[in-house]
Amino acid sequence: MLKDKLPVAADSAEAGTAPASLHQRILADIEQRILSGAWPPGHRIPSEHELTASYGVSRMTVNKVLTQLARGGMIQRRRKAGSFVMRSQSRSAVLEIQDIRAEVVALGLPYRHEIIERKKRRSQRADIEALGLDAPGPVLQLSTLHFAAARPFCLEQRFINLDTVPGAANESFAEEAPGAWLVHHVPWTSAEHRIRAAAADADTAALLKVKRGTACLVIERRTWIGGKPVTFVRLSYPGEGHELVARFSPSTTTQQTSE
Amino acid sequence: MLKDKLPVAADSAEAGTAPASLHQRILADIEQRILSGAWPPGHRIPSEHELTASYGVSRMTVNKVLTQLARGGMIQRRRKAGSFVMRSQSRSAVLEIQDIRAEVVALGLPYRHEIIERKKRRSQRADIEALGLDAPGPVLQLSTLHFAAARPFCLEQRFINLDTVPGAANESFAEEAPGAWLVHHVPWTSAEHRIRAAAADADTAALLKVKRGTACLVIERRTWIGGKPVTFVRLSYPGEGHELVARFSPSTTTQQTSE
DNA sequence: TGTCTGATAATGTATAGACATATAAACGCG
DNA sequence: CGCGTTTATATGTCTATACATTATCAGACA
Repeated sequence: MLKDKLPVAADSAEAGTAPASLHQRILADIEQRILSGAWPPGHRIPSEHELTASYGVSRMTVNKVLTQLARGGMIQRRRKAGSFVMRSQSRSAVLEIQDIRAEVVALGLPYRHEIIERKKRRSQRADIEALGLDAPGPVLQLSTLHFAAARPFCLEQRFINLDTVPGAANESFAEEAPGAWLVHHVPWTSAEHRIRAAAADADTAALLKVKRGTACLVIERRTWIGGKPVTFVRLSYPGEGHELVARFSPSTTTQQTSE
Repeated sequence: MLKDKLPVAADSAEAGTAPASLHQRILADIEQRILSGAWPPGHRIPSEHELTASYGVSRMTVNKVLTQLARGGMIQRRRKAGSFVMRSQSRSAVLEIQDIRAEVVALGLPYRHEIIERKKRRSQRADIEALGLDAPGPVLQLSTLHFAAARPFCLEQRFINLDTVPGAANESFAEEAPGAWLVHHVPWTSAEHRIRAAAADADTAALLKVKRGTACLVIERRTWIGGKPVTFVRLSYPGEGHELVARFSPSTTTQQTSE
């Protein structure tokens, strides 16, 4: 039974934070109970009716809060049965996929890129597999080397599906690297990333100016727009110089902090 | 101006999909306009009033949709000014952090783990840095080797902050590996992951039964509960055998598909 | 004992109306 | 023409109400 009213953000840790709206305070309150373990996984949360009464607000307001918690994967709702704290905290992290230029600039280094190879041709078997195509078609094959100051920073090997992105055929990508160009011109709808460690093969090692066999962080990304493949790219970062950073905070709180 | 009513999911690609609620259909409709480029980045979305009129629904319904889109980072809302399509599509991906046992079992291999080292002591300078502690205190240092069938699958090197998790001191971790145990006993509130490639050093190589210098995927994770450090762990996966997979789909759509 | 069948309690969705608040734009004034 | 002031507008939040949907539970019945 909840008898207590909300602390009204009075002595709520940091003073001076925005008074926040009703549902935000209620959400924070419930979230706190769950995260503190007061309401352990599997625990049944009071019904909307009860919460309505104990917080002294309308059901719509309570509903909004519970809906958000459910969307964030913190609780599970079942009709008639009630709302329950999820057993496994959603153990997912948000990975920000940065623009390579932005990464380099963020390091305070001058950026430049160089197109090493550029071929337009019909897709072969290997491309079809990489792109996830079902039928052969024209593809643009690009190899780009990204530099941070004088040192190679990343090798980008890319296929672009020209059926989906015909505009790419006439681009030189001298001004804007292929990745950035695509982001600005093609709004992809879904993507898949594969991240692994690999030893540099002879070609890669030569381009990245490292010894053959050096450990590289390899990121492969496929993107689609409405089910149609857009591009496949393999980014190879040499040595231990590069790190991907992913953060996690409780569902709801995170997403509000956009930017 | 929007004059057209919604397609009511009639000839909406796959027939037979759930009729879906009003706001879901409206959300899909607006999302489609944005992703298709009909409403390019920076474009001003009709006001709630206008949408209310053109869709023939109440403002609350429209508001719900726009609020969701804003939370997903697809649009930005400014009072008086209106709602605008975000310039940079949120380029983040969701990374599922799996339990190691689950990973191995998913491969269809028998799983087993082995505690190699277990030390309880006061934190030294290195630990303090790793854990992000500000003051010295008792820590539990653990090295665990995870096996898939007979082969080493992953080396886990972990510090647990005993100030935050005193219960860990009396655990043998024979039944449950430290990672799984922590997930079940300590609900962490935030986490940070660092992912990189590294060459195996002598110790790591020996334990993982690979040659020294082999490329390994290294994942370092720090977790906190309410600002207090819980644990620091470094997971080293040998060779090219392991891949992290991350997926992205337009914010809103993804999260609804919660099983 | 097992199964079918309602009643019922919970969530899910939607509406209309109200007030609050920030702010862009229009206005007035020196 | 520049600058403060007002005003109108769009979003933000909340309420009270209504009806739909559904899964659980209890009781009837075989």
